[in-house]
Amino acid sequence: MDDKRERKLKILNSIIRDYIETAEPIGSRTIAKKYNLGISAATIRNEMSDLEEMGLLIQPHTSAGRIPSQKAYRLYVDELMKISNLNQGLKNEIRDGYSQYVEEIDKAIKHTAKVIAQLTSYTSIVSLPEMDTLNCKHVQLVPIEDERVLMVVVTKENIIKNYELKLSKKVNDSELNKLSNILNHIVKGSAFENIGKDLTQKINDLTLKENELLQEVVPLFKEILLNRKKNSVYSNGVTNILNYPEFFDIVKAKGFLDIIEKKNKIAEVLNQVSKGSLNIVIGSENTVSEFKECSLITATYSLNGKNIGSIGVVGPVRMNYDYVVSVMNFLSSELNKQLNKEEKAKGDDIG
Amino acid sequence: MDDKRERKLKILNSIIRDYIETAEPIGSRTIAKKYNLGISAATIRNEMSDLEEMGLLIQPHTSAGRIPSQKAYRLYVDELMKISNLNQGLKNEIRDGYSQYVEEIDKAIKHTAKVIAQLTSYTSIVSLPEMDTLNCKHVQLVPIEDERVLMVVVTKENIIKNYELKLSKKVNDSELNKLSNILNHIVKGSAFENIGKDLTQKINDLTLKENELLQEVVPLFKEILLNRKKNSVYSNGVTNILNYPEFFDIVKAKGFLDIIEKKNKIAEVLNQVSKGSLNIVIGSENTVSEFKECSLITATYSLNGKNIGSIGVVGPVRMNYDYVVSVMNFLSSELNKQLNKEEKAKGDDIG
DNA sequence: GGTTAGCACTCATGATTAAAGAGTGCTAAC
DNA sequence: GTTAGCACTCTTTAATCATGAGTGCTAACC
Repeated sequence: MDDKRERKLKILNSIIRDYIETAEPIGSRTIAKKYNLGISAATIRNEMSDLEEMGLLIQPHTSAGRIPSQKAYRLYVDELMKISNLNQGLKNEIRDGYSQYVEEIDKAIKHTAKVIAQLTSYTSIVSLPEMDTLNCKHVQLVPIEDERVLMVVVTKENIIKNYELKLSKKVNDSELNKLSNILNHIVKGSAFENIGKDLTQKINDLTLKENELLQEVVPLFKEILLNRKKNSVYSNGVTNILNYPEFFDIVKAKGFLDIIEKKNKIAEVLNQVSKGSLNIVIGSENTVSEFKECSLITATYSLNGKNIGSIGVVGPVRMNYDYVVSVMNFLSSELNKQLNKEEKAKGDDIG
Repeated sequence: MDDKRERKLKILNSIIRDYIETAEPIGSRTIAKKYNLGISAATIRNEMSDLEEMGLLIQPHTSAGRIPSQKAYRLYVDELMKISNLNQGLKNEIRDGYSQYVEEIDKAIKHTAKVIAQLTSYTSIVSLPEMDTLNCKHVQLVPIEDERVLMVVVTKENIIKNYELKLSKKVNDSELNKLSNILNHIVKGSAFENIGKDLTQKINDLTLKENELLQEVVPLFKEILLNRKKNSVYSNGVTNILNYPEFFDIVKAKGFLDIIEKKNKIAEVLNQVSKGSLNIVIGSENTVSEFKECSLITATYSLNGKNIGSIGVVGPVRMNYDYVVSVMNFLSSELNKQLNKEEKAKGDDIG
C-alpha cells in the first residue's frame, strides 16, 4: 500500500517539477518519455487519473495533459521537495556582499532584498524594523523654522530616522539645544517600547525650567514612534515578475505592480509571518486577496532573540520552491548572523 | 495657396485628434463622416495622399487608413493645437491641495508629480533641487558611533538632508556638539555653491583647538554636497502607462518600467530641459534612446529666479498634447508660485 | 491483479481558405 | 477643383479542416 503511494508521489513529483519549469500541462506519454520511471504511459495514465481524483491534478481541458493543483504544491512543499544547498562559491560571494553594510541594519536588510530578487528572479519584499523594537542611542532636536523642529533619532542599531515636530511656540537655537541635551540624556539607552513608561516619570522627577517644553515633546515623541509604523517596507525586482507567462496578461501585470506599491498591503502580508524557520504560503492560502495567484516564502530576522522584521519572496504559484527555499534559508540565516555579529561587536566594544 | 495649406492642416488636425483618441488608423471616409469638414471623402483622400508625400502621414499598410508621423505631431504641437484652460473648479482644487506643503519644497514638488500623474493618466517624473542650488540654514552633527557622524543639513528652503561622515578619530558627544556649533556658525546663511570659496577662508581666520577636526569636516562637506547629485528624481504613476495599447506588449511595458527605475537616466532627461516655458520632446527627438517611443513634456521650476529643477510627463507619442500642456502650464506656474510665496513669506519674516 | 498495448474519442492548436470590410488610387463626370 | 464610381489591395474575422497530444477504456499479457 505504501509502495503505491510512493509511486503516485514519484509521478506527481515529476509533473510538478516539469510544470514549474515549463508552465505547460503535461501528459502521460511525455512523462513516460522524459522521466524514465520504469512504467508505461498507460500506467502513468491510470495513476494520473487517481491523482486527479485525489485533487492533486487538474485537467485544463479534456485533451491537454494535467497541471498540479494548489493542494499538490502544498504536498510538494511539505513532503516531496529536496532542498539543496547553494554552492560554496555563491555562498561566499553573498557573505562578502554584506561587508559594507555591517553597521547599518536598514541597509543590510535592503541589501538582502536585492540579493534575493537577483538570485531568485522573483520579487522580494522586506519589512524594516519598527522603532518600537529598537533601542535609543541618541536624540537630537534640530531647528527648522519657528516652532517647527526636526527630531533626529539614532538607534543603538544605527538606524537613523527623522521626525518633524510642531511645538506650540517658537524656540530659539540655544533653547532648543538645551532641550535636546536634556531629552537626549533622559531617553538615551532606553528601549523605545519602554519610553512610554520611563519617560513621563523621569521627566516628573526633574524640575527644570525647560520642563514645560519637555512635557510637550514627550507625547509627540511617543506618538511618533508608536504610530508611524507598519509601513516601512521595501521591495526589489518588481518587474522580474513580468518574465513569467502567468503575468503576460497586462491586466494581471498591472495588478501585481500596483499591489506591490501599496506599502500597507505588503506590510500586512509580512506581519503575518510567524516566527520560526520558513513560511510558505501558496496561492489562495493567502489571506490577502491580491496575492491569491502568487506564492510567498517568508522568513523573519531578529535582534537579541527578538523578532523584528521579515523578508520574503513573491512569485507565481508555479514557483521554484526548492531553490527559493534554499536561497531564503541561506539568506535569512546570513542576515541574522550579520545582525548578531554587529550586536556582538558592539557588546565587545562597550564591555 | 494659403487656403490650400489651411485645408490640409484642418484634415491633418482631425486625423491627429482622432488618432490620439482611438490609437487606430483612420481613413478618408471615416474622416468625412465623423468630422464634417464640408468636403467629400474623395477630396480628403487626395489631400491625405499629399500629406503622406509631405511626410506627415504614414500608411501602416495599403488598406488601413493612415496615422500621423512624428513630424505631424511636431507640427501639431507647434502650430495646430489649441491649449485650453483647466476649469476653475479644478484649478481651485489643485491650489488647495498645495496648502499643506507650503513650507517644504521637496514635498511640494513630489505632490506636484502626484497631481500631474493623476490628472494626465500618464507617468510623471520630477527632479528635486540639488543642494548646490540652495542655501544653508542650519547644520547639525549628530553622533552615530565612534568616528561615524551624521550631518543633518536644513536648507533655507526647508529641505532636510542627512549625510554620513567618517572622521579620522573618535569624537565624544560634547566635542561634537561644540564642533557642530562652530560649523553651523560658519556656514549658516551661505549658498551651498559658495561654501567652497567661503568656508576654507573662514576657517583659516579662526584659531581654535577644534580647527583640526573642522579642517577635516570641510572637504567632506563640500564633497558630499557637490558630488551626491544628479540622481534625486522622483516619479509617479508608473503603471499608468500600462493602460495604453502602445504598451500592451509586455516587453515594451517592462522596458518602460525598467527605465523609469533608472534614476540617472531620468535625471539625464530632466537635466536637458532648457529654461523657459514648456519643453515638448516627441518620440525619436529624444536623445535618450529608451524614450524614443515616448513623448515628454517638461517644465522647470525656480527659486529666486534661479532654475533649480524640472517637472515632466512621459507618455506615448500619441499623447494628448493639448490637455497635458494645459495641465503642465498650470501646475508649473502654480508650483513656482508656491515656491515664491514661501520665499516671500520668509523674506517678510526676516526683514 | 497489476501492467500495458491498442484503439476510439476529445479537443485545443495551427493552417488554410473564404468572405467581409475598410481603405486607396484612378478615372471620368460635374 | 471637386466628387462619384469602381476596381483593387490587404487586413481582419470566421469557418473549415487536419493534426496531434492526451485521455479512458478494453482486452491481452505476465
